[in-house]
Amino acid sequence: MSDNANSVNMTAPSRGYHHGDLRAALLDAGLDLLKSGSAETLSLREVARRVGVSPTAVYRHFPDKAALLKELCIRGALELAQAQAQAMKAAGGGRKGFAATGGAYIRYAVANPVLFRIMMANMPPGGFFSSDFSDDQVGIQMLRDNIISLVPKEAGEEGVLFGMLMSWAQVHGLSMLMLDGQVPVSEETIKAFESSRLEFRFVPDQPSE
Amino acid sequence: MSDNANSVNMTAPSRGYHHGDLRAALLDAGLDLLKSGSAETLSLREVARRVGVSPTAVYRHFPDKAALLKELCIRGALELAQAQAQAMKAAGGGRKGFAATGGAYIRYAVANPVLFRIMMANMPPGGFFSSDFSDDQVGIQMLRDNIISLVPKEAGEEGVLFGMLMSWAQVHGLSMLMLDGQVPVSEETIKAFESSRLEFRFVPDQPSE
DNA sequence: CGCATTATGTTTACAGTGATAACATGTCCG
DNA sequence: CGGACATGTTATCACTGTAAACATAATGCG
Repeated sequence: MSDNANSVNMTAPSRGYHHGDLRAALLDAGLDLLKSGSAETLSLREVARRVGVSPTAVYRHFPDKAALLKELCIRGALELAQAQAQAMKAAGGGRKGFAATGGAYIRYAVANPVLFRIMMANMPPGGFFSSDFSDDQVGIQMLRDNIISLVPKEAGEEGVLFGMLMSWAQVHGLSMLMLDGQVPVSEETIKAFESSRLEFRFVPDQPSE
Repeated sequence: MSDNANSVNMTAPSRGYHHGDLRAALLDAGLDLLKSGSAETLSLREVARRVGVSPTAVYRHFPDKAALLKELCIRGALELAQAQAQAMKAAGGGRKGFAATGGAYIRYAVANPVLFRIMMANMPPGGFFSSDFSDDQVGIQMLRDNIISLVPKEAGEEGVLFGMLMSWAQVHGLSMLMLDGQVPVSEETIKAFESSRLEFRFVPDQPSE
């Protein structure tokens, strides 16, 4: 593009042809678009446009759209984990802290609907458990620690895993139902959730009632 | 889906135009495609191709793609409700029956991944609660009845609603996590869920621990 | 320093999509 | 019978992801 009227270069050393750090810029723009939530589907071309580069420039840095998306997922997951960690700290840890991480999860989801949905749908298999971003205190580890401290000791490792699964499913389900418009998004509901305690226990096979 | 395949409406209007009853055929093809799960995104053109009509013929029966999707959602929701009702009956009602409806929900989701995801994402606002398909015993009503019988009487209407929400969120979250590959799809896990009982209760605002 | 190699960005092109408009045809009803 | 209307088709457009060929900047080696 020779017409440089609308140079969107944010980085100072944006000498014409070579954009300082296109890869990072693309990721930023992508995340930004997903957060704006405007377009249900972010397109490579839109991202490129945003950065001020030709549509196919993206392919010098990402093999395809899925690859870009995958990285954005990880970014989102990190952000989410941060929000949870912060909520935990703000609530002073303990059981209340744990509930707060759940609330943070839901709030993050409804605050970033497009991102969150794409995030979950494009997370690499086993994503949250993967080591891609386990460098820091990340949601899953936090969840694990919390569950361990909440589940009766005799439940064993299996019980811990089941507890993690159920807790996660709980907040995730609530988040998705809100995102999908099946349940009204209401801070009140989130608060109610936070101050509710759920317990689950195996019940031996027995006649109902 | 059987009501229109072989037994043509005895009512006159199904006189052969060009395709007999394109609208129904399109819906069938659409549902079929979503169930095959092959293509992540079913396209109007593909549906049309499947039925053997020109791409734009669809627009004589649906204003746009979203409209087609919406109807497919409702079909899926009905199917899901049927599966749940059947599971309930098979389990002999009661608490076990209720758990079975949860299992049926999850199993339907993992058995129809594409359909289920699109179903939830495109369900009209408040979809499951809408009267669009409340003609029969549908999931939500069943859920409500079950919750009412399981929640302590003093919880009141609000407690019932909250219970419904939490139960739904639980199975929905588990389903989505499996669909998204965050949790391995395993019949064992589903069974474990079915034989677990979850309880939730409000805890008054109190110092943690 | 000069030049070849490589990294990066551009242009061009293609197949596929949802959608609109103009057209063609079949069906029905007065 | 003949027009009115419902249904299906043929262009056509704007948009998408992606590949191939090309152009330019940065880099390294003689």
